[in-house]
Amino acid sequence: MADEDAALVEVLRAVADPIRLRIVQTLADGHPHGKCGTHWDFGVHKSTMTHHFRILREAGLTRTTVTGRTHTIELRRDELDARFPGLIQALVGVVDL
Amino acid sequence: MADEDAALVEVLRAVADPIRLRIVQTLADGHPHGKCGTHWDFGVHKSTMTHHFRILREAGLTRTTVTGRTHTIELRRDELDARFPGLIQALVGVVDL
DNA sequence: ACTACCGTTGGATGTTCATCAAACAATCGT
DNA sequence: ACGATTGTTTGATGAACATCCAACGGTAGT
Repeated sequence: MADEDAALVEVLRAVADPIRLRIVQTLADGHPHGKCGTHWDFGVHKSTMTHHFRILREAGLTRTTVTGRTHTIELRRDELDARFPGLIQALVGVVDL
Repeated sequence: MADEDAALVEVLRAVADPIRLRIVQTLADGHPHGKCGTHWDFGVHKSTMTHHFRILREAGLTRTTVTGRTHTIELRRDELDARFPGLIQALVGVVDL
């Protein structure tokens, strides 16, 4: 359980940033999204976005697939829900329809 | 909703630390706890604990009441559950009975 | 009143982090 | 093959952070 906590801390640290939180919230729709600059317009430099994507990937939050010159990012929803039940849901906010 | 997100980021940053996460998890039992050094034995200095308690309080996670020379800390469970439904529950871990 | 206890404050330090800038790498269209 | 597009890498920089230490301020006990 201490292991789980360490992993949880890493996930929380990854998500404890305005930009990265928004990325996760957007990715929570279940669909894969591109890393294209037009798509994620936060007024920060390209390399900064690369940095954020790296943090998210290394924390186990996302999976990146490369096709040609476009990289596609995707939330590992299943693994996350299994490991940290309710976390993503709580991060996305109340979507209750 | 952007305001909510900023507050959420602050809460997440507060909780994205091994020591502070453990504090919140312990406090999640609903009972108030003292700040006494014997109670929270993480091998760090007194003032470091003061620092962590301050972060938690300023993020709106805890409430501190002073009685005499002992300070008592308590999780603001109601406010947190109202504002960020499911978050604390997700942080504490799977309690599923 | 003096001492022990509980906790905070302020300063100092080393580390981590978010950001930018410039250079590089790979791929697509023509 | 050439230029444009998409991302990454590396280095630099300033801010934030976790930690310790010493000193301080109340409070309780005797």
